[in-house]
Amino acid sequence: MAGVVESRTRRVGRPPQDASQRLARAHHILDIAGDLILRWGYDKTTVEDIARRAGVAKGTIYLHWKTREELFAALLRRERVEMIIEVRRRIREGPATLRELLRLLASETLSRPLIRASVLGDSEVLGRLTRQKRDRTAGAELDAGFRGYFDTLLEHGALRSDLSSAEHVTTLASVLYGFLSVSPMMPAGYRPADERLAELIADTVGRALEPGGPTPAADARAVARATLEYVDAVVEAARRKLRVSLGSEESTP
Amino acid sequence: MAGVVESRTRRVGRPPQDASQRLARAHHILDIAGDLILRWGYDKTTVEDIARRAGVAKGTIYLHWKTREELFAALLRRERVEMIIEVRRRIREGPATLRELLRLLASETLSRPLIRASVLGDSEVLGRLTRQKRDRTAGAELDAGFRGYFDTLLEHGALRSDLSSAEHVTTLASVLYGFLSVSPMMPAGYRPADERLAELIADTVGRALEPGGPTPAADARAVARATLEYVDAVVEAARRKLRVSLGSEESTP
DNA sequence: AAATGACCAGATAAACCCATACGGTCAAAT
DNA sequence: ATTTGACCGTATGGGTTTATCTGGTCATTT
Repeated sequence: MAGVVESRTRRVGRPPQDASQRLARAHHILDIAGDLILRWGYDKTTVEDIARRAGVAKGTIYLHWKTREELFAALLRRERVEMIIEVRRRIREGPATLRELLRLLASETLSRPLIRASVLGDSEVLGRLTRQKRDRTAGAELDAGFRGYFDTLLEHGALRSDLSSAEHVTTLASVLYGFLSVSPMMPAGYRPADERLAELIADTVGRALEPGGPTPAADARAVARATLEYVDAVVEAARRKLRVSLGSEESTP
Repeated sequence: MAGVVESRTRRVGRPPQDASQRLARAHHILDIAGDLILRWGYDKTTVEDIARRAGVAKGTIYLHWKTREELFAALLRRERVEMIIEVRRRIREGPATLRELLRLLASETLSRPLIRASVLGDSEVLGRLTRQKRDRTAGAELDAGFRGYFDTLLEHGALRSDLSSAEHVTTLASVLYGFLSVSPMMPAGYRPADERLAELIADTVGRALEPGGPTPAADARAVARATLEYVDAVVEAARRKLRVSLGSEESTP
């Protein structure tokens, strides 16, 4: 019966209450949860499954998160942090433009099933989570500094001035969402590879939102700085949310 | 109980078997069906409801269509015909370009709830119809001449030659689908009006697919002619399908 | 010949029950 | 102090029965 425990936490009773051990265990649990949700979907993944496979008791999971939902929230947040950190890493390898930022965001989204499912509201994976929240998630999420970033782009001529701010946002969201949604529905022969798809997305948004003329070098530098700063801010915000999600007890009142 | 009959078909028994009367009745039934499906959705709209409101007996409906599903197919096809005819009418008022064709398609789609629901696979309206077909619908539908039309555009420099045909199609479909899907999810303040949305769609696709330079007048004329011909062909194809859907008995074997 | 509406069988929904599974708790173990 | 897993109440899904509905037919009416 009692399954073979994997690596850590073999001893029962009172192992170290070491903070870093604790964090490692949380991550281990999330690893397992991520595996299971991708294999079986949210609805069919039970807390006990996760506990058993992670080699901990069910109660232990509740030492980390108050509810099952919070566990999955933490999982998604961790995934988001990893993604945006990877975006930050890669954007330093090339020009820090809106186009490039979008290409990387698309590329990283495409390679992360959980993020993709979350963006698309894939009920196959997210089960009943689909019919909840979902409204502010995409909207309010990026608003931390997003507005300011776009304003900066506008000031430096990196965005068409004949479109309203709402139109910029609508276009960006629509193109991204559209490509992500449509490409899996295309007949196999018509479906571009993921990396190519990311290029198409970035190119389409770039052509739609950028003004025609050449960009003065000074503006280009300012845009690059703003882009890097914005990515940093997003990383930081995502990390803050994740940190709360990983420390069982809620923030100090 | 027995509702007041509306206009036609008051007498019972054996009214004229006039072909045009017959067609008018079919259209009247479809009018009613369209009303009901929009109000209650496909699942909850029954044949008897339609019959009662249309002022005919249920059996009469089966004199026109073999099954309930065929009735709704006819409804959608009629809607599609009306739409594309309206597009054809409007495109004669301005330049017959890909951009303009797209703007009109988007505009007419946005103003037709049934078409919109069909394109988006809205299960609120289409009910269990959503979980069927749906694959070839969008794809194979336009293929009558669509490939040829795009080839012509390419020949006359109206499409970027550095994108593959699959990429042209993917981009077009993604942008259209994306805007149609995303705009209803946007917070009210961010949602552009329908006409503006159609412009954004056309503009985004145009910028994504058209090459930069100016178009020689000869090419522009060729493109206009091809566009009008393509629209005519689509109208004709849609009409042919509708005609079959409206004449109760199936095509001669 | 054309239209009708009562009629039928099968689909669908409602009501119900039951066994199990599940999220979450907590006294006990260490 | 920390972890455990038996335990609890409820949610959930399966199974069954019953009742209603609904797509489709066809003998009858005009």
